[in-house]
Amino acid sequence: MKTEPDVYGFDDLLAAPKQTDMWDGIRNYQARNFMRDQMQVGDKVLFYHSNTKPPGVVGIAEIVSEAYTDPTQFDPNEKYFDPKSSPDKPRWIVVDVKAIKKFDHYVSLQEIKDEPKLSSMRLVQKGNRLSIMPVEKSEFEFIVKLGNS
DNA sequence: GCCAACGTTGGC
DNA sequence: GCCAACGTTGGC
Repeated sequence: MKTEPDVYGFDDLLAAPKQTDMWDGIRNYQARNFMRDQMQVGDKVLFYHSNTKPPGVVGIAEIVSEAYTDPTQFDPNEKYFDPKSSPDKPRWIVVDVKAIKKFDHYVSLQEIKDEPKLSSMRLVQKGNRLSIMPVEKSEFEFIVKLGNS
């Protein structure tokens, strides 16, 4: 899961009550579908910082809720307000995410790109802009290993 | 349904 | 700040 640390970073999640927060603001259908269809409670997540120098994986989080309606889509004062969504037919969902561990070693995007074993990750493929995407178990474990080294 | 124009993401 | 690579919008 990608986030801009200036907006909401791993430290913000660590500082949240129970190190848990709502992952709101997803406004891309593909990303939403991954969240809705692929995520399960207990799944581990690579927490990625984008639009920062350097971008990279900062730690691990965990999915702690089923998908539910994103409340920010109905609030006109919200940045994520969607006038085309309605409470009886909501478009957007959230999951709750809990911070598990900040890596000892920040795994930069460059390190990921430099590692042949990680070359098939969606993250490093051309044109990818999704803020939520699936990760293979082997890729996940490899990055965790880098992060703990 | 097509597609041009426009908006967004995000690395560099 | 630039720009590639999308995704979305809306006229037709």
